[in-house]
Amino acid sequence: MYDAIGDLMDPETMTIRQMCDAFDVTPRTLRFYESKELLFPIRDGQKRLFTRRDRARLKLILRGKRFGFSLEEIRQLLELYHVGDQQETQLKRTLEVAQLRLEDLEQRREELDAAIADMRAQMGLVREMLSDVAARDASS
Amino acid sequence: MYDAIGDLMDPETMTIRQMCDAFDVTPRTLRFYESKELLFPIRDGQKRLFTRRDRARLKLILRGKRFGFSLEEIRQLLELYHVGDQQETQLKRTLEVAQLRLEDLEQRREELDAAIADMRAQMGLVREMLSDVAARDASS
DNA sequence: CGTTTCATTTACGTCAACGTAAGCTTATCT
DNA sequence: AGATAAGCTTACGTTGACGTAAATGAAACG
Repeated sequence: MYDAIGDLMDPETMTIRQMCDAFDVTPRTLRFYESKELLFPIRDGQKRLFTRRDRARLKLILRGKRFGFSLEEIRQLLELYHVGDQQETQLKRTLEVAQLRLEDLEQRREELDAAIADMRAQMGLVREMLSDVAARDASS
Repeated sequence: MYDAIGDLMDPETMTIRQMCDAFDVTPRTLRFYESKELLFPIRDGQKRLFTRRDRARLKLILRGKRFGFSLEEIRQLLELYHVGDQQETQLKRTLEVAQLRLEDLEQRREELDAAIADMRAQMGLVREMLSDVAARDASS
């Protein structure tokens, strides 16, 4: 029996292949992330079933990778997103770590802005050279 | 003879050790970057002398690394900053590549903003939990 | 002049992040 | 039932980005 909503749209769980298609990664990568405790798929016999939580985490993992974080850094960062009913001291600690992470991200944004500005300036120079070349060609 | 300006402030060239101190990298790293054609120090006999150009490039290299670019990607990016007196078609090509790079950077900026927003939201949740815990403790 | 100091080359080692191949179950198709 | 597909485990291989050690040379110091 075919169930478009349950099977395709937003299934409770997804097989490893569905995950690979959805996130453009290989099975090896997902198993590797599980072995590193970044993902925690449940099991149906032998087979892995990835939950919404796994998908949310994978999204953050891939985002973190694009920013050049190591998997270990990402793992620690993911812990900040997994706050159960913890002790007050633990929650405060989490908040402190999150604050540091946030400052790190904001620092990166500044650098990124600088990089963008530099790139724009450089492109301006190249455009100047281009118009110079055009002027030279026109007068020859 | 000691010359503070020539030796320390902004010397024409710097030794490998001066570079290491200035940029917090190891000699191995600088030699490695040279072998990968990211830097082109001149030679005084055997010894490498790093020019202003090398320093500018190293700055860009380290920045690129913080954004998770591979050295090969960085090398290609650096080529955009080395525009000699080239042909018009070559300059246009450079500009096109730079444009793509720029769009990539701007895309990353958006993702980074999203990450920062997510982190802030998450911290808000943790703060809520903290105040809940405080309220519970106060009423017990 | 001997000895640290700084630098060089050559080469093997390492660690993260997967790739890839072999061999084995389990489910599905015909 | 036999074959095909999807998934699993185990384990060795690979690539990028350096680390680290050994042997050598030139320069500066006391």
